[in-house]
Amino acid sequence: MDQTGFTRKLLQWYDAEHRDLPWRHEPSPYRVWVSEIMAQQTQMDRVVEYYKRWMDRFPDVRSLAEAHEEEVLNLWEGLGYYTRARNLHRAAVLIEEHFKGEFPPDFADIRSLPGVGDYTAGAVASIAFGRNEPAVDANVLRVFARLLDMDLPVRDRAGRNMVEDAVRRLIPDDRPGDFNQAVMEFGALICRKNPRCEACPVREFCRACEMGTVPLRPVLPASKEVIRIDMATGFLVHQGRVLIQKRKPGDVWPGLWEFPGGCIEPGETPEQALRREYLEEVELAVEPVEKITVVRYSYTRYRVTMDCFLCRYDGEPAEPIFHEAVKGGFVKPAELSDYALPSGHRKLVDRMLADMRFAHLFKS
DNA sequence: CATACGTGGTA
DNA sequence: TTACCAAGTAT
Repeated sequence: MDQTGFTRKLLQWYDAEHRDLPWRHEPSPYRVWVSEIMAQQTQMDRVVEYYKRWMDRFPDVRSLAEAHEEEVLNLWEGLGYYTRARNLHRAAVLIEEHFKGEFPPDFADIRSLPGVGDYTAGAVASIAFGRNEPAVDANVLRVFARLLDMDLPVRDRAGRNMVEDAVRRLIPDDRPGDFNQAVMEFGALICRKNPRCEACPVREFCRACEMGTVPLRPVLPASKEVIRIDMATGFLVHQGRVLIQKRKPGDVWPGLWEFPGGCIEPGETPEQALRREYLEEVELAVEPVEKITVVRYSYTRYRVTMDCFLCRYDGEPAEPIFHEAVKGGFVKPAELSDYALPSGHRKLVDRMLADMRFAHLFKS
């Protein structure tokens, strides 16, 4: 491949066409780092609003290091992969302690931070510090699978190595960060899953285009099985407050809050499952009095259908005893925005807020 | 090397 | 409606 020709044309395209993203304005190491963590497995357009809110609240390493994890998770709510937020917080504390609050400029030190892998370390080192390091993400793999017409699975080790080698040969010493971003931007805007080859600025370098194999590239792994789950959850209201609990470390959504509930076992009705789950999780006898809504949501490889009920105590009110949570308690419905909820439970709250049947519950 | 980890957009 | 998957990392 004509190295200088390709690199020059790609950078030319990037200079003219790149998106105006907030972290590209004052690209301090902290800002680049946060944007890269937020961007992991997340589309850039979705990152922007979270990024702005984050920078308003945590403008630098120190403010993040001094924050409580609860607030960090609350700002992250809805972005998913919450370990990223926890690691960002941990890393900020670590930078304060071990690097005197100064973001480390060397690849190895960046790579050592929790939540930073090969991709992110390369991205931050090249974009924020001008280091000549590759940053190989899904865009780069897809782009080079087509440029090189790779017939091996590009996500496997051998495929990654081939792409990384190609990037190392092409990345220019004077603009490594822009080159890495250019390949990714190109992958996001032009060389997408459904590529816009008619608008491609580097078509002359594309072996797949030449061979007519673009639709076959990249070679992807077999898709994984999707698992369907039926669940029930209950909104237990007592004296104007609702019961929530905080999920345990090691569970899905560790540290996030939810309403008690769980999977509907074979042969159970949603109502039966809900009574059982309340007994098992918080030792409370409850009665579902009204179906609120059915929420559908998905996480990782699960597709969940969740029947949601308004509940009251079945008999005398009692104190919950939490078996499946680190803690919990009754809170005012209006204060639910202060807690980070998984998307399914947040959808439930949002629908209740919009439903006149339950308006009286949200008056404070 | 395989799997878990979230979510919403898109075709 | 379903399947795919996006600026990946940790275990």
